[in-house]
Amino acid sequence: MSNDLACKITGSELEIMKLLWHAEDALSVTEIREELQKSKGWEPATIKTLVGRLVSKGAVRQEKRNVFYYSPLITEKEYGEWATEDLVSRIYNGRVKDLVAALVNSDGVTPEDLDELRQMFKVVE
Amino acid sequence: MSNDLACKITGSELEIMKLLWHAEDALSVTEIREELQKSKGWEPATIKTLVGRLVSKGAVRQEKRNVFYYSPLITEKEYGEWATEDLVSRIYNGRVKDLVAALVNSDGVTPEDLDELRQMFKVVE
DNA sequence: TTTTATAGTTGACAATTGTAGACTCTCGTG
DNA sequence: CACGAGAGTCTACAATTGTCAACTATAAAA
Repeated sequence: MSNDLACKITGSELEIMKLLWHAEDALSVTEIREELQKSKGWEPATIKTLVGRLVSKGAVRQEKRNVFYYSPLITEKEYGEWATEDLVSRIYNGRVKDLVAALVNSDGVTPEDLDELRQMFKVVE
Repeated sequence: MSNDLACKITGSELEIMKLLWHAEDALSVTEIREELQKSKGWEPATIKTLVGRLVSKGAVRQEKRNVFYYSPLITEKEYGEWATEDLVSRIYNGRVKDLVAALVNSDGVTPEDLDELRQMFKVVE
């Protein structure tokens, strides 16, 4: 509803993006494959399809060196913000406060998490 | 990755759920239709399909009165928490703090939102 | 009671997503 | 230079999702 620059990235594609986001430099398919074949049990073909789709939708740049190398065109931060705003608008009707409230009450949130959050907001006097 | 009780609700289905969540009582298809036909431009058939799918997946109860009436089996709160935890785990690798940090930096968040958040956390001394 | 509206059900169809095989091209190695 | 591994491209196919039409059953109205 809000954004279109940060195109939609699907669950499987996100795994590729995470890899690229955390890489120092662009990665070749070989490097991506080595990582995800083990951790996800994906066939090389699957990985190639996903990388291709990400290139098509403009989320990843394909750069010819010898073999192609891939690097993200949208940053993790951008995507995170987009996904978060999307959640806020879809589920919480745009009320940021409601999201945080849900977070605070959530089972998945530890007391340590809460402490960190208090820290974050304490600074501001 | 985390939950299976709060089954997945798709974008279109969510519109139905929101209606049910905010209704005083169970709603008939007529009532749902009257609302969404205008606001979403959906054909009655579409609405009936979506309601049916929600019943199938156990998100909504079908209760026979004269015609069937529908009410949510999972609460807005439950679903919101599930969706939020899902976001935290998928995008922020489980780090709640990172989600809130993204929120604070996000363009979509107004200074008023931030004030509210500070309020929320100020209480706790 | 006959009619009419529409709820409930079934089936449909296109787009997206998850997953992967097959074929071709090319770089590095023997 | 010939060959093999694997990159890049194309095609595929089932499941899910967004939309909806058509058929059947039934309640309310005439």
